[in-house]
Amino acid sequence: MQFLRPLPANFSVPPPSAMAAVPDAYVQGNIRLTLEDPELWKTFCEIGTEMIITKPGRRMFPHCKINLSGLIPCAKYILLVDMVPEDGFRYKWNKEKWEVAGKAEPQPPCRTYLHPESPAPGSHWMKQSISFLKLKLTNNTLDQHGHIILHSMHRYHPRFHIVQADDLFSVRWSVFQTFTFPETSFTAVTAYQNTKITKLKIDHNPFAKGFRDEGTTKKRRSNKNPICPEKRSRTSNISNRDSEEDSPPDFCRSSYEGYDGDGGDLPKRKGADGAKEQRYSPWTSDREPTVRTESPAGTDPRDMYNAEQLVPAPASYQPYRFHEYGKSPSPSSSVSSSGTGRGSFESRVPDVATVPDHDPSKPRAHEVGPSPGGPQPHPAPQDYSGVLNMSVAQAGKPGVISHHIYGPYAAEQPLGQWSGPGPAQYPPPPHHLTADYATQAVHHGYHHGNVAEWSQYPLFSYSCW
DNA sequence: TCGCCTTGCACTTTTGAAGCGT
DNA sequence: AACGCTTCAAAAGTGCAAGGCG
Repeated sequence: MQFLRPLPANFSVPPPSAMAAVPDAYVQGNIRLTLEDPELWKTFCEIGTEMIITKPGRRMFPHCKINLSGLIPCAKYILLVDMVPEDGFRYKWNKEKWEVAGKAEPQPPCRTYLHPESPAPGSHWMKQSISFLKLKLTNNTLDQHGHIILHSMHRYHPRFHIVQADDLFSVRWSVFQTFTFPETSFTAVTAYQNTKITKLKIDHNPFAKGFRDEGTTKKRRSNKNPICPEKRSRTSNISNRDSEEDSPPDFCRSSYEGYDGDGGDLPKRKGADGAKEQRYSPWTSDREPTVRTESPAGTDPRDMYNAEQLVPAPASYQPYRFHEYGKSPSPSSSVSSSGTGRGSFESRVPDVATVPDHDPSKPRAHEVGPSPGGPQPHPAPQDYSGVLNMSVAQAGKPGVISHHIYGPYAAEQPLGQWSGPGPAQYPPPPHHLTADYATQAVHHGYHHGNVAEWSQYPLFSYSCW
């Protein structure tokens, strides 16, 4: 994996060596995370990955499987995955392509999937690939099983968090790094829209073998319950869609047409990243035009470095969180001058299981936002009830800088947007993340409430095991 | 009417208990 | 009794199709 989400041009990802050089025992700048089966992911991505979400929960396919290296063998780590909205829009499948169908709905309760083997020594994580096979997605906002809740017809991408911590409770004080892979972005749906995706799923998912052409299922089905012409209308539509899709190799590109009216921003960006566009789906290519970078190691393009992850919420995001937290006791009422908002949400760390999504509209504003120049439309306030902001920043180290950018909730946001005025619904915080953010990070532990304080909140209450 | 969602179906793979032999 | 292998049934995971709902 090579991609670091929205990495501002003025920020460069320090090479592993540089990170490792940071004189801090907690720094783990050498961690490398690689996505397994990237080709399969890319195949899906190029078409426009769709993931079914159901009330009882549906697994992902392809499922997230990664390889880790660079961990301290004897140190324990916790692996987490959450889903981040790609943008602040809702989509619809229209005439063989995805189009913006309005603003995104308020985010459902954010949840994080904790890898069942967590915590485990670095040696354990590195000796074999790590699968998140059992991670399930649901559209049931009242889900009681800990599945990750998503909205249908919205786009998301998984984020992998690696936290060095001996146990779940120490996560809060740990450094954690976040990784994302552009090719893993997907559109959550309750039924497949793009038949190409359906075919791919059937061809690659063993559980769907029964639907493969060479199988007998179809015949059986047709014999058992022949579909009358009228009833086949839907099927026909699907088929038509498929046939139509086949023609444009630049499917992804065409799928952006929906944006033209809103903010023809995409085309511009595309122009700037033509090469990427060709390789990735519209979603991916447009979303991460410039951030996609080769692994510093330069050996495997799939490798992504991640940056020392400090997990601060984006400046614009903090106020919102702050507001949310204000409703409940906040252990960390004392806040540093530069970390008012941050301190507030850090107090919620105990909700580590529930991870707030980054502010959808901010990060990608320049990418697909209808109003590139001004505040991006925002979905209604979201339930960012939890955060993974338990990392400790490394003052003065390269990672600290990227830290702004890679914060779990700022991941998608270009630095430039951070300093801009926040969306109306998310007024700018008293203090935007600034150069002294590192200081905030350093104060991270300082602001944490004690365990007793935050333990009032369920730890990983929503995680899947 | 349309788009999206839910549900039941038939199918497959996975999982774990039971049975058997060594 | 312990261990390993095989078998089988239940559970879980798929996409399809029909119908419901707003």
